[in-house]
Amino acid sequence: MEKTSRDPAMTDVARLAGVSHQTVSRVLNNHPNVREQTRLRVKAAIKELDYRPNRAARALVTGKTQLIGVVAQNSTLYGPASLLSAFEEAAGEAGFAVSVGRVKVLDRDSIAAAVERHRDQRVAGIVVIAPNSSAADALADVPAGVPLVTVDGDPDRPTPLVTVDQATGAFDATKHLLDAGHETVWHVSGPADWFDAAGRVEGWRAALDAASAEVPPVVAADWSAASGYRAGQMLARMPEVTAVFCSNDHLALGVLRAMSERGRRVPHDVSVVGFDDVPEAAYFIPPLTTVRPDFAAVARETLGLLLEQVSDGETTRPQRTVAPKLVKRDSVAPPPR
Amino acid sequence: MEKTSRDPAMTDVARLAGVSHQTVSRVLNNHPNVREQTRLRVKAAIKELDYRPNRAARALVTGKTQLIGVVAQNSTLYGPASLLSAFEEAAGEAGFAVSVGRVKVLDRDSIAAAVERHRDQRVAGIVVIAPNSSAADALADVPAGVPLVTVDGDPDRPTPLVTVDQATGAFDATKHLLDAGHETVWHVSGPADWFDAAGRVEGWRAALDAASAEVPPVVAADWSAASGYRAGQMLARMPEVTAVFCSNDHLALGVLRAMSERGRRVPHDVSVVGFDDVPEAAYFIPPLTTVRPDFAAVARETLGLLLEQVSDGETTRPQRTVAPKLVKRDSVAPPPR
DNA sequence: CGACCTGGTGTTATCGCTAACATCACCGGC
DNA sequence: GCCGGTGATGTTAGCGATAACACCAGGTCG
Repeated sequence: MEKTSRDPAMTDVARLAGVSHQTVSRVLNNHPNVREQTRLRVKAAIKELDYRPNRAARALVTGKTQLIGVVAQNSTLYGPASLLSAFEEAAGEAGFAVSVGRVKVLDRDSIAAAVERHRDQRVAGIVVIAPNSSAADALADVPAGVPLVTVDGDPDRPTPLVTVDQATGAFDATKHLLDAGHETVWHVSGPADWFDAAGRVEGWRAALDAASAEVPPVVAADWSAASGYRAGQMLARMPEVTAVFCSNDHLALGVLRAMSERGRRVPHDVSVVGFDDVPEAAYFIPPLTTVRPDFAAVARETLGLLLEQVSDGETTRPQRTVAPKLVKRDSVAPPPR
Repeated sequence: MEKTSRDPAMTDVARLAGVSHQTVSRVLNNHPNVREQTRLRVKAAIKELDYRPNRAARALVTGKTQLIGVVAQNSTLYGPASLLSAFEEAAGEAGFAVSVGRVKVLDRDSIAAAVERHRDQRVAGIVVIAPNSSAADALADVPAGVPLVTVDGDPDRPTPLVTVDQATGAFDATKHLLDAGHETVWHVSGPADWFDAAGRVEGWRAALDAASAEVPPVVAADWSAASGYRAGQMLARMPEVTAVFCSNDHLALGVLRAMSERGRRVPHDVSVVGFDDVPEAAYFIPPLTTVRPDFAAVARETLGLLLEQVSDGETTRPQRTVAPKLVKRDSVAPPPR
């Protein structure tokens, strides 16, 4: 009778292949000094036993894991969710597991706690999706020595960082509205402490300046359709408003509804542009012209930057940006005359 | 000179506290037979050194990890994304790390591969978000012995399963429309091979049957606003359609746009109900009446079921459902007369 | 009052791997 | 023809925890 068979270990493979366990280890780690014939015999034994190396044992002796920790907010905002999903996929393809530490709010304590949990697990590196300034502040507490990359974080901080090029996207969106003939473009902004929002404000303003257009006051909102609606109610009442650039698609949705309620037709009376290109943006009323960030590219850059740090300890070019793309649909037209 | 100081280990704590490493281990694991005074001394030493136990070492000797693997599709559909986020939070609170294995498509091979990757990591248990039948089939390949819970999976399979009670939610939504005075209710359904969609069809039909209302043909769509729009274009042309229950909010959004384009006003001419309660549903035109699932509850039940299996090997009540709730807004009114 | 339990602690073995060193056969060069 | 290098492999020693058992003091009980 067998005992309740435990998983095969390296020694089992070694016995079956007639070699020492060390040779098995060498085959597994692709060391050069193994005879081809031996290598094949070991591989056959591995297959026969369905052997899988014990990561805990390996981690114990090497002091390294194949785990990447991600700290993200517990939200279903489209941008962060897409980014996370793309990152998990990229990391998986590179042979890393991803452990996600969700955080309810992006304040200093929560982030610090999440980072600590990851350090407990001895992750190889940490990615923080830190889109606002409180999150960025929390990173000051992270001890050096842990490879760390920030996504959507503070561009003015020297830590390794990957972001979408918000300013360029916003510039293009605003310029597109100006090119259609609008005198100026109003802006409904995301929360002021989010870097994404700040970058978009900056790009919007740059486009207006470049065209010597008047710069109207920023209409502040959070990211929600609700706040977009409130902003829209105000803008709809002002006849001089003919073009609105919204910091994300959900805000744009709220603006569209407010315009519709007041009888101002989009795009005939008012043009609207969003940001993010959520999947349903093409089915808003009317289909929304918006700016699409390339989340997969952000994920790839992030992983690359992190692995560079893991292996080299240093990194060559610590900040990278990814250009977004304007997607033209039906919510932009020339102003009424 | 110190060497590049490695992390403190249990023996370092033991030395500082003047006990053996085994006593430190006992304190860490809350064994009863430790004198209070000793316990305090050890805790002080732990704190002083900022000691953190090495999970790899523990995993090696116990054969267990504190990791839960999740297999999920690489999509940003609101339901699955919310669920995943809620689960990560619940697991984190229970002291488990969550490793997410994203899969591009929910076919047999991809799911099997993701499950294998998790088994390589020696996860304590696996959660599969398996909302359609191809995913459910793939689970047949998973070797027994790995604690496994399915979410949104096949209700007819005897594996441990947690789902939202789709049928009840759909029943309530449909009944709400009938109670408003509509003769019957049309249904725009999600993909037929998704259990969520199937359950909603079932509940819709049950409500019609209970009211002896005529059962119109199901309008099949996928989950996208695009397909809802196409379905809506058809329905908008049929004057006898006065009430539509959509299998999710994005479908409803598409239907709203199609109705609007044809000049059929919601809710005056046509009433519409969705499912999911996405955050922006309250800002559709008009604000959408919909059904809200409790994702946090699903996450808690899932974790509970999984941990039950991990500790007992068996589980008492292998299937659990969570009741959703109807959220009334402005997209439902009595039919025009 | 000695046998026996029991609570508190230490000692030793072990988990499955990799690093470092040891070994051995074989090679070429002076 | 011996010496040192080199390629292929084996042996040994940990990594940092838990498990199992040993041990010892003190109290209980017949």
